[in-house]
Amino acid sequence: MRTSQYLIATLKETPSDAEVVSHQLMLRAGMIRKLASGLYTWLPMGLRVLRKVETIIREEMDRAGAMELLMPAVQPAELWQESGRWEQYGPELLRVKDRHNREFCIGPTHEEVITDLVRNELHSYKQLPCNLYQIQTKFRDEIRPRFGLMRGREFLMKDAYSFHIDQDCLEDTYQKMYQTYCRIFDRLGLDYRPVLADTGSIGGASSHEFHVLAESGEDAIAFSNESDYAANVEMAEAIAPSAPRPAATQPMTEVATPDTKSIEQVSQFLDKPPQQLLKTLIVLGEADDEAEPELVALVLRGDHQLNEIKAAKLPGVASPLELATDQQIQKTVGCQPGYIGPVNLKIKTYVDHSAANVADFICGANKDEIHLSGVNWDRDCSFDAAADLRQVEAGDPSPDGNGTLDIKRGIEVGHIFQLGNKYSNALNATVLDNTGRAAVMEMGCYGIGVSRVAAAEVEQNHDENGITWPEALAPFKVVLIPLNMHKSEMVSDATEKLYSQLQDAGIEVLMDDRKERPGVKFADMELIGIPHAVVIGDRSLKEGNLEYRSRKDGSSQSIAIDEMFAFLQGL
RNA sequence: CGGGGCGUAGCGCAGUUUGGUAGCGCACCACGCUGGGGGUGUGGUGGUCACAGGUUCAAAUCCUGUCGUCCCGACCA
Repeated sequence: MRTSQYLIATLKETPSDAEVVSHQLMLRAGMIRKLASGLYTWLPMGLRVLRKVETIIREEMDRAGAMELLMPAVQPAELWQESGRWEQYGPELLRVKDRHNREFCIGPTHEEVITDLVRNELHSYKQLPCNLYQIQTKFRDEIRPRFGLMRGREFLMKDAYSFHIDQDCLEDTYQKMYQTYCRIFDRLGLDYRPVLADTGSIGGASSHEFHVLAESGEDAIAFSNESDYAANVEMAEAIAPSAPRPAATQPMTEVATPDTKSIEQVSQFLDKPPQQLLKTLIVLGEADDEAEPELVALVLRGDHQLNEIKAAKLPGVASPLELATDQQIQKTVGCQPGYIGPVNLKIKTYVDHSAANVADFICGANKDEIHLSGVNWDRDCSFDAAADLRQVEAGDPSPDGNGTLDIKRGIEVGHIFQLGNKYSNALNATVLDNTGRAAVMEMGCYGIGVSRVAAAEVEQNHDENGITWPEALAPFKVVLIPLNMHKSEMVSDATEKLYSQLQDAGIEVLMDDRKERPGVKFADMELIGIPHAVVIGDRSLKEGNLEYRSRKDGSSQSIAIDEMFAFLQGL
């Protein structure tokens, strides 16, 4: 490709609405352009990268025995009504009507479509397991698209669905997909971790997320420093303290605490560490149809944070978790939030393991402007159950018993689930088993955010001059940078010769034949991130050399004209 | 949806407080010089100042409403 005939859409300045590096650099390198919030055009230079990500994924999925197919992006409402998600999914599902006033949605995922296909096409357990995938554009009307490609509304996704006669078979494929994902992310050159994940709204038994480690990640991941344990903090279990609770040493007394509601304020006002305080949060219980929902109290140590996912799973607690309003609290507890405590609290009370282990604690008195100090469990108050309610923190013991936890940020680029029979049941997807009876198939599903991978890749591979693509993803492998080409015949001859040699050898080469000054060419090609550059100028040519430059480490070396082609081929 | 910011040329911004008929840098076009790190000179092109309504002799500027967009929290590959 010659740059004079290619769209080099580089930007000198960073557009003001781009926050994260990947967004800024992909915009500046002329790889993407925004059309509307969460919608991006892939320019030619960017598309080359996206296609390479696709190719790696496709090769590994095929190698694992999965079969590629392509399903429609637009899906009929009936299927979603059949699975029950037409109601469940909410505003994230973009719904449209056709000219006959029939309802459709733009697919955010394809469980319904694939299950419908498979129930019609597969009839016998002998046809299982069956693993089908596609690489396709999805649409999710995100509440808040952000960070460029990282959370777009329209995005490219590889989604695979596997079908099985039983759980054992599902587990085999799940393991295989786990390994396939590791191969894919290895080949993509990413620093990633598979982590235990919450199965979320999709439902099902087991689940792993694949996270690319990056400061800009939207998720927090907990790692053991000694074993390979890793889990999304939403999931990571906080181990109950093993030491017995210390004995009570203080009498319970009321303390006036005017206008001190937060843990921080109380801690300062009474000069006690937050670990000595307990905070009580009031949330809604499971609603019985029309009836006013009961309230439930959650008690945590002052220095701990509530984990909403864990709390929502407790019996009797509304899911998703919802905090009670000030009015509800006033009515049931009799005070403002900030002065609530477990003493004489008449509602169901869950206490975090750590909070249950504190003696002589301070908590709200359920009266405005008053706290209690020297409070002790059993003697002064009680709770219904101790549970794991809190977010794990760096330094906590690892749930697998090995080492302590460290917390880092990650970008979720892949997710594998054991779905079980949620969809196959709803859509009645059965095959005959070896006894001739209809059996509902077990399902697995496996996603990779293809466009998000491209962005994550930039997050991990950049420097002050631009993107530093790994070889496997770079839009071109080599760029030729002739200097003063339009005046020096020597330069243009050498450039054209090397260019056609490389092209004939099938090496992806870009030749920067623009009539630009050297600085402009160097800057643009570094921004775009082509791994290998050959600088061709009179100066080195006269000595019989060309200059090779590596994008990654910035090093350069002189190589004899005749040897350059072989050198590049050998890279 | 709640909280905050921003909409002026392709990009980055000034001008808005105190109304007077739109400007700077980069980019772009033409020509010249220059030619190994975003060079330079001369001359140009490009704006419904987000939109609608109002106040006024006069509105980018004041008032009202609407829309878009970005950031912080509830969704997920």
